[in-house]
Order: sequence, then structure tokens, then C-alpha cells
Amino acid sequence: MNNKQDLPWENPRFRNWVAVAKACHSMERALATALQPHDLKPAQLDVLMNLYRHPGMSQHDLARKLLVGRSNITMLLPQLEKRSLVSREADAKDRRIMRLTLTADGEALLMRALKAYGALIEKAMSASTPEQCDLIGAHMLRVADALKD
Amino acid sequence: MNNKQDLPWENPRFRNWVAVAKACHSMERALATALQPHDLKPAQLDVLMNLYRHPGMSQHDLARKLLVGRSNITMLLPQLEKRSLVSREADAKDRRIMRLTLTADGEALLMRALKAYGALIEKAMSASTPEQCDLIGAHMLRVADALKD
DNA sequence: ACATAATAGTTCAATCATGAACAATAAACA
DNA sequence: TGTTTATTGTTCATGATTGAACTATTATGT
Repeated sequence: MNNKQDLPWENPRFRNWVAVAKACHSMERALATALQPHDLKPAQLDVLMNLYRHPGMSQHDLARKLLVGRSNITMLLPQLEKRSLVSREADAKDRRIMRLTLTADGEALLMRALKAYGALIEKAMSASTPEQCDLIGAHMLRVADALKD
Repeated sequence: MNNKQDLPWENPRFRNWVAVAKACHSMERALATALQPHDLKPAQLDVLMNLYRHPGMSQHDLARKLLVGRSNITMLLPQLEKRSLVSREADAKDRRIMRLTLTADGEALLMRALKAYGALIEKAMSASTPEQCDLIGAHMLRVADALKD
């Protein structure tokens, strides 16, 4: 029977994860408002970030990196393309694949948006030491890995 | 000018937070599939969890706890009410307020769903020691607090 | 008491992510 | 080669979330 001891709230791991989830949620909301002046949504920033680091990515690979459906990418790109932030051109060898790259405008906007994001993260994580932050980052990599089915 | 040293990726705090966000995203997806057998969405589980711990909550307070708009609660509740998982009754003294409580069915379903959630968290966080988990939880509380504008 | 402001909840249109079904292309293999 | 299978990206209907405008109720201030 479910007495208090069985309740997940009594489990430290559970309580701790709930705190993680809530912090993430708060950050997502804060990021959304911080990006408003740049006319960017968090999902769009994710796209720009990944294209900066992996130019020439396909839409399929981008979807996997972002943990998102392929159709989501299809819906996301036209807006960015219309604003000349990313370019989409068919691969020469495999005409199924669209190669994505940042334009100069896209890179410039990314840098501006990243400043806002960076400031937000700094504000959020400044209360912990760099060592603690590193520990958390390492832990979260393990978490993401453990959930990778 | 943005040379590599200025890039957020070179900032440990930035990299670490990106890992946090990705782990959260993975967990959210995994939770959604883990809850499917119970015919519950993560947002609905959040509602049940909070009503269990704070019976008689108003919709407004619930929205604030969940970091969500009031209208979201309005859209969320009818489904749970139709399934007799929560009950909604007007406050006697202030007729604007709807008092929310879990029904017996709601509590039973919550317990089953929490087992699945707990198992998922256990799987995700088992690679870290309890001390590390506690540190992370404490850190995340500070993060959520720092973002509370 | 009365007017004004604040609060709780709802409605509605807009936006976003999802997954299934589909078209086009390439790979595997007989 | 020719047929079958896999992969890439798109379309579309669905469900979720949001914020602004609205109604009803209570609080405040004169």
C-alpha cells in the first residue's frame, strides 16, 4: 500500500529531478522573452546554433540533433529562409538531401542572440561554482545517454 | 569581434546548460511514452501531482505552480474532470475561485503513473551518486530562483 | 454606499510540434 | 538490369500552449 515512504517525493532522486525540470521550464520561458527583441523563438535559435557548428547538415540530421521530428524542421525552415538566415540547397550527389548552411545574416543574428542566451545562463548559474557546473554538465550528459533508447 | 574565444561554446557554463536542456528534453519525450499506457500526458501528470500535494488549490495557484498560463489550466481540466480524476467546486466564500481536488480514481492513477515516472528517473540518474544528485537538485533550485523575475 | 480597480476563470484565434501517409530518390539485391 | 526496400523531405490533420479580450465576482478608496 502506498504509505508515505513509497511516495516518490520521499525519494531524493525524484525530488532532485523535479527541480531540474522546473529550472529548465523557467529557462525556456526566460529565453523566449529574451529572444523576442531578435524576433527569434528558442527552437529557431537551436536551428541556427546547430547549423553554425555543422554547416551543410541535412534536415534529417538536424532533426535528430534537436530531438525533434523531421516534419518540424520542414515547418521551421521556410521562415528562416524567408528572412535569409539560412540557405537550403539540394545535395549534388543525393538529390533527396537538402544541405543547410547559415548565411552571413544568420550568423550575425546568431551571435547577437547568443549574447542574450549567454547572459541568461550566466545569471541562472552564477550562484554555483564552476566546478559544480561542470559536475552538473557531466551528469546531464550521462542522463541524456541513459535515456537514449 | 567574435573570435572563437567569445563564442558561448567556449564558456563552460553555457556548454553545461545546453547539456541540462537536452537531458530535460529527452526526459520529457521518454516520460510521454512511459505515460501512454496510463493515457496521461506529462502536463496532466503535473496537474495530478500538484493536486495531490495541495488539495483544494485554485486554478490560478495551480497555473503559477506549473509555470503555465491560466487558460492552459482551463483547457486541461475538463478532460481530467470527465475522467473523474479531479473534482472542481466553487469556493463558498469567494465564488470566483474553483477549488480542485483529486478523486480516489485520480489518486490511484497518479500512484500508478508515478511508478513509471520514478522508474524513468531512477534509470536516468542511476549513473550518479546520491550526493551528486542532491548537489544538482540544490543547484537547480537556485537556478529556478535566479530566473524568477 | 458607490465607483473604481483588481482578481479568477473562460473563450478564442494564432502558433507550434507531432506522427502518419505520401512522393521522389537512392540502395540493395536477385 | 529490374524489382524491392530504405531514406529524405513534404503535407496534412490533430492536440497543446499561449496571450489578449471578455465576464463575473470581490476589494479598495472616497
